[in-house]
Amino acid sequence: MPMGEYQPESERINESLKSLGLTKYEALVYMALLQVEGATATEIHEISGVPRASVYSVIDKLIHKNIVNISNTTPKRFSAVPPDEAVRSLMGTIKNDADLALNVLSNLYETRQNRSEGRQEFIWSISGQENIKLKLKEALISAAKEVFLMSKWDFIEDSLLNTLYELNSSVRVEIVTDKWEKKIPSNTNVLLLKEFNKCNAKIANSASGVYIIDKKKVLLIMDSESDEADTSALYSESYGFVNFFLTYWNFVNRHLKHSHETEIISSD
Amino acid sequence: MPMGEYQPESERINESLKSLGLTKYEALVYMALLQVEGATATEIHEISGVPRASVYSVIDKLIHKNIVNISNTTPKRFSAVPPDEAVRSLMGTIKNDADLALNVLSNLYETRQNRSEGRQEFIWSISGQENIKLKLKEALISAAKEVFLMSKWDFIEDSLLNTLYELNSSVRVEIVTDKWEKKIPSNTNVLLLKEFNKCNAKIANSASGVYIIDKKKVLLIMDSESDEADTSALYSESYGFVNFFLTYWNFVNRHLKHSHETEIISSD
DNA sequence: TAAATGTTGTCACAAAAATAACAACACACA
DNA sequence: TGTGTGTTGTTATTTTTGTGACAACATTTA
Repeated sequence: MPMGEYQPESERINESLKSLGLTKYEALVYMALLQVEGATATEIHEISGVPRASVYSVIDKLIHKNIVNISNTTPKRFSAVPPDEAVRSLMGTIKNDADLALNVLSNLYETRQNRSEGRQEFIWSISGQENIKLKLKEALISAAKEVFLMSKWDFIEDSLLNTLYELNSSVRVEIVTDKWEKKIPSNTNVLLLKEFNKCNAKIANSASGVYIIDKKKVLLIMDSESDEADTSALYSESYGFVNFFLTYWNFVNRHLKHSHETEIISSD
Repeated sequence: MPMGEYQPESERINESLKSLGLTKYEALVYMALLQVEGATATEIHEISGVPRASVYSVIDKLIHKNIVNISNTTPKRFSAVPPDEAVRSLMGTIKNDADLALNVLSNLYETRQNRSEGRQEFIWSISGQENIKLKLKEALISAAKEVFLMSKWDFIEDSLLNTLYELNSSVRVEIVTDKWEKKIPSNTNVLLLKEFNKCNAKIANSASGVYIIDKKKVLLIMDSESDEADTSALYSESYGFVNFFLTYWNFVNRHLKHSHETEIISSD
């Protein structure tokens, strides 16, 4: 096959099936069988490009995975179970493994050595939107006294608001953002800074922001310059790190409160 | 490593994590990190047995999979995302791939070449409990006139009864089984054969049975002698196959109806 | 019928890719 | 200076992919 043979589609589907536990050949054979019902080994070979001699062993594996059936004729003929059933079946065994793994892993996790003393001196890089949101939620819920946060409204509304409503009402919350369109949670001050957008206007759906919990924990979320999906965050309880952001917060706050561009609203 | 090193547990968990997309090393390192929070590369190496030099590249992969975070200290320290989140995250990406795959596969399946003419001459081996039950249900639902079935009550109650209740009432159903404890579906005759158990008493929870649909399709379910889980079935629309079982059915039926051991009940 | 031809299922093993393991080295830090 | 870290590159080992040979049959042809 000369030329570029540009088959991003084919590549993608192969990748997908790989993560369902199929090898390249298994994927190709299964796809061939979907196209031609009751194909022989030779036909499968012709359609899929998998070497004829390899078809048999590959089929064996697929039969064990319960996504291919076999006839008793000569030549043997093979048929694929419908894709929805196949995917469901494969996902099922994966789910099983996941549950099994989760059991064992949870045990390990519970009996782990706690070095939380030292932990607080480190600055942790967290990657992955989901991870970051989870860490953020965890940190917010742990708040005892006060939370300072600075972030765009879109992100607050999307990922934060529910958590904020659920905070213990004894926790004072100070928020700096660009707009506010919902009910303001109890014990909360909101500083509306309309030019917020100008500061990081580049990215439409920015998740970036700073979160300071009880003057002890800081989570700093940063957009990646290139890839929107690849957000990263820093989390720390270290004195220096927290202190820097506290100072930063105070500075910004003082300026904003005296600016004409700023509007202050609160839950009272 | 001499000696047996008998670690079935460790093997199992490794297999499980493998189907979640982790390699052996990735699994080992992640498990080590669960045990010791904020471990260094060397500590990970000591706990997991993974060569120290490999730890770094393995960690990189785990970070990309969003199940490990990293500190900015020297030496670098690493921490694991809690197992429930990690498994959820891994399952999530797999689910994504599954959906993507299902899309493409469904397309292939819909545009497949239909060779249903020839298909009916084959006898298909179907493996996997789920597959078999699905095929059975499909066949039953397709019934237009009559269904003959012979199977143990446990299996009927467990996997068949709902389908039977939902059959079109114009379909006549004849059942041979060992007992009947629920309402009898409409247009149905049940032949109770109390010594049914003696015939295949070996297996407690037997799924084996014969199903004849419209005198055209036969599904024969067989228990595997050794492994209960590894049931297999034959399905065919071929004349010879169907005929054999029709004859068999008639023979058995005639005998049973005149036997003192048999009790006949019906929905009328 | 017998020889020639073609197809199927199986096996053994070669080639390539992915993982795993090791060795070497530059660098930091005490 | 010496110990331990982080990085790189090279070498096994394992898994997957690919090839060729072959016996068992079936089909054609003479």
